[in-house]
Amino acid sequence: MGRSPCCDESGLKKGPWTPEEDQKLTDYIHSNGHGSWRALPKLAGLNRCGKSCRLRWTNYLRPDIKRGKFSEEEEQIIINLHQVLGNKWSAIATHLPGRTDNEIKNFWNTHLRKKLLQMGIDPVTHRPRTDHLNLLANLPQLLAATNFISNPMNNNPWDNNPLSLQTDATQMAKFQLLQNILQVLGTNPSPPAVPMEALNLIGSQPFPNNQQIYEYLRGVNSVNLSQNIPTSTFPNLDNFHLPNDLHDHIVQPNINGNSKTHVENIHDNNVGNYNQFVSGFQTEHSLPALVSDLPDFSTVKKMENKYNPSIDMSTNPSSTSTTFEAWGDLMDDEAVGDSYNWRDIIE
DNA sequence: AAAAGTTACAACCGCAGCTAA
DNA sequence: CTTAGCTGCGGTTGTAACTTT
Repeated sequence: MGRSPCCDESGLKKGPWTPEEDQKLTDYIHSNGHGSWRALPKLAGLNRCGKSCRLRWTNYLRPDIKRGKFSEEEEQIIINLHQVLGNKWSAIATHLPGRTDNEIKNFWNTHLRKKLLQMGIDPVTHRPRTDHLNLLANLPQLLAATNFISNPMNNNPWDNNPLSLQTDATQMAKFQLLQNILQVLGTNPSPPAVPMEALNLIGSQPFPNNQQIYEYLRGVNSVNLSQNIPTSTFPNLDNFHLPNDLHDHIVQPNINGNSKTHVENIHDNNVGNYNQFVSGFQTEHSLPALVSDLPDFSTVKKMENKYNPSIDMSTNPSSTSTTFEAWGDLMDDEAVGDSYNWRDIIE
């Protein structure tokens, strides 16, 4: 309580600071320290309120302020910290020596926020955006987003850091997208019209590569993937190569629910592309129902919540009712692909 | 060249929390 | 306990600089 009246006082100058004012303020603080900000203007010979002086000093004149463009590392740190801390600009600023909260806030609002939007990432939730109805029209953005986040250059620099959860979650999202499309194709008597381009695009993307996905694969066990996936629907499956590490590390669930065993020599079994992978997988394994949220996001959420209790676990932004609803809301029209317009292709 | 639109960022506003009288 | 003073913080605004038409 007790809001400062200083800025309401009349007769005090407002607006941009002149070099002379800057010099007065700097000289005074160098000689005396700032002491009481309220008393400072009079002592320093400035016709400003103390608040204005404090802001000018902390955001601009302070000698330890780093000026100039933010580095890529700084960008990534801000993104990672924002995911955990939200708009706690001062808290974020403590991790970026020489940067002020105001500077970081401005940088976020003018650069990073837009950048994430264009990548198909919600800058508030740091998840793939879910505010759009056209799933397939947004595949490029989703995949761009997941690849962006999966890129080691864009990962946070801290191992074992909660901030890396974003990467896992998004890779899960990517996998789930693919899986749900396959499921729709496989379980519907009349598969929906999925544009060839969409499947080509999926097939051209690197398969997600993450331990959490492997864990997910171990855990799925509800609806059997239909045996009659029309493989002719996948014109570009040859491009859908599994990465070597997936071959090497994937763990298949034991159909009896007992101990799990590593699949040895998947390469030798010719499960080298997604077509073969699915063929082998569908005989013994199952997929979750067409739904709703991304199963392992809840795990991620819990882990996030561990570090940020303010996150409301009761609301799940992903909980829409169908695959295409859930995944269809990925982006709005602000997000435009870098090199082509996917809508045009689809249409 | 000029007008219109956009971007970037410094600065302001007002609320919240802490402290001291 | 209440209240005023002060500071910190996040949201918002104003405007200079830049770009596009």
